[in-house]
Amino acid sequence: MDSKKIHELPGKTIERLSQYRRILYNTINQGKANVYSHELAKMMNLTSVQVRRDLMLIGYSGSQSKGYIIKDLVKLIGSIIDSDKPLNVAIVGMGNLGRAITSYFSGKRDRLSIVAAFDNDTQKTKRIIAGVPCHHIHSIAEIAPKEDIRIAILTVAPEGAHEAARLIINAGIKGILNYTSVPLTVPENIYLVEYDIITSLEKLAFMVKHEPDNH
Amino acid sequence: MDSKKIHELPGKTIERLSQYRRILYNTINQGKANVYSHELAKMMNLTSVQVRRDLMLIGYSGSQSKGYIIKDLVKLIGSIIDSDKPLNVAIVGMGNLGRAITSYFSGKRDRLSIVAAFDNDTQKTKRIIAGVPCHHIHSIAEIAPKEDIRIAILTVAPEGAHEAARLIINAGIKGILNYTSVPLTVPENIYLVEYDIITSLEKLAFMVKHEPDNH
DNA sequence: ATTCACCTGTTATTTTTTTCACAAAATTAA
DNA sequence: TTAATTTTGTGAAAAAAATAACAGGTGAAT
Repeated sequence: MDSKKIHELPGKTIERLSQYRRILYNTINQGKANVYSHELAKMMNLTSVQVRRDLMLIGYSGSQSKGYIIKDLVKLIGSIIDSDKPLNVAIVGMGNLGRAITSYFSGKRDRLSIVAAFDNDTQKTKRIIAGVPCHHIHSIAEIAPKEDIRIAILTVAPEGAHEAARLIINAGIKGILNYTSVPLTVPENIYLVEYDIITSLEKLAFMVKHEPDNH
Repeated sequence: MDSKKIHELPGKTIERLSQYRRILYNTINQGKANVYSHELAKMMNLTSVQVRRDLMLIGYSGSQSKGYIIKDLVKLIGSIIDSDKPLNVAIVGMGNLGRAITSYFSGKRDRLSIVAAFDNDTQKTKRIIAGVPCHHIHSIAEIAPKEDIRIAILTVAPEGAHEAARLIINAGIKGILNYTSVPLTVPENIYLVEYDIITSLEKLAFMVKHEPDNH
C-alpha cells in the first residue's frame, strides 16, 4: 500500500488491525485458509462493513468467493504495524503485572520483544525473571541505549510511577505504556499511551448497573 | 442530575469520569480543594473544553473564580458511575494477572469489590490469595449467586478462555471483562468488555515506528 | 443459461466525539 | 469605578468513526 497513507490510518483501525491479526493466527491454527468479513466481524464483535472498510484502508482486496486469504492478510498487517527491525521493549516494575505481561509475551512476537526488566527491589535485580534479565532501575540510562530499548511498559506501584517515568525519559526512551493508576504528564516528544486497568471495569459496572433488563 | 439522561452519557465520557475521579483523589491528597478545568485537562492529557463538556453533561457546575470543588465533584461522579449497593466482582484465573488486579483493588474501592477468585489449579483453590478466597472454577455456579457476583474478570490462560466464559455465563453472571487474548462471542444479554493488553502496545509501537522525528 | 444467494469494495449518510468561538460571571489591578 | 484577566458553560462547527446502501463479481443450483 501507499506508504504515504499509512500515517493517515485512523487510530481505531490500527488498534483493530492488531486484533485482527491475533484472531487470524487462531483461525490458521484451526486449519482455515480463508475468512469472510462477516466471520472476522463476529469474532471481533463488530460489523462486517467495518471489517471491510478497515481492510480497504490498508489496501487489501479479497475475493468474492473465498473472502480473504488469511496468510496474505496477516503478512500485510504485519508489514503495517510491525517494525522493520525488531523493536525492543522493557518492563519497568517486575511485580505481578510486569510478570504477567512478560510471560504473555515470551516466545510470542519476534517484532516486539521484551529484552529487559527493571525494578528497584534488589531481591529481584541481577536475576532472570520470567525469562528476562532484571536490572536495577538506576541502571536504565546505561542499559537502554546499549539494548536499543524504544518502549517502556510501566508497571510499578503508584508511588513510584512519576520517578520511574522520569528515569525512563531520561534514558532516552520515547514510548511509554503506562499501566499504573497514576496519570503521567510527559514532554511533547514522548509517546504516551495510558492503559488503565480500572477504567474498563468501571465502565462495565456502569453498564451492568444501568441496563439490567432490556439489553 | 436528571437520571433519565444518565443512560445517554457518551461512552467516552463514562470512561473519562472514572479517570477524573482517580486523579481528583490524588489532588485531594496533595491538599487541593478546588481545581480548574485546564488543570484537570493537563493531568488527563486532554483539553479543558473537553473537561468542561464532560462535567456539563453530568450536570456539574463550577465557579468562575475557584473552578470545581473537588470533594463535590468526586461525590457526584461516584453517584453516577458507582452502584448504589456494592457490586461484587470475581477474578477467574488467579495467575499473575489475576493477582495483580486483585492487589490493585485491595482496600481501594468499596462500591466495587472483589469477593472471590476461581481457578482450576487445585493448588490454588480452598485458600486465600491476595486477600480473596479462591475456589475451584467448577463451583462458580454454586458460589456466584450466593455471593451475588455480577461481574467476572477473566484472566485465565488462552486455552481455557472459552470454557471459563461458558462457566461464567452459566453461573448467571452478566458482565465479563475479558483480559485474555482470546476474543469471546457471548449471547446478547451478556455485557462484554474486551481488554486486550497487547493492542495498546502495538499501537504505541506503530507510533514510535512511524513518526520518529517531527513529533 | 439463468436465476439466486452471497460475497466484496466503496460512496454516501448518519452518528458520535471533539474542537471552536464566544457570552457571561467573578476577580484583580489601577 | 473601570478595564483587563481568567474562568465556566454552551451553541455551532468540524472531525472522526460507524453504518447504510448498493453496484458488481462469483459460484452454485436448477
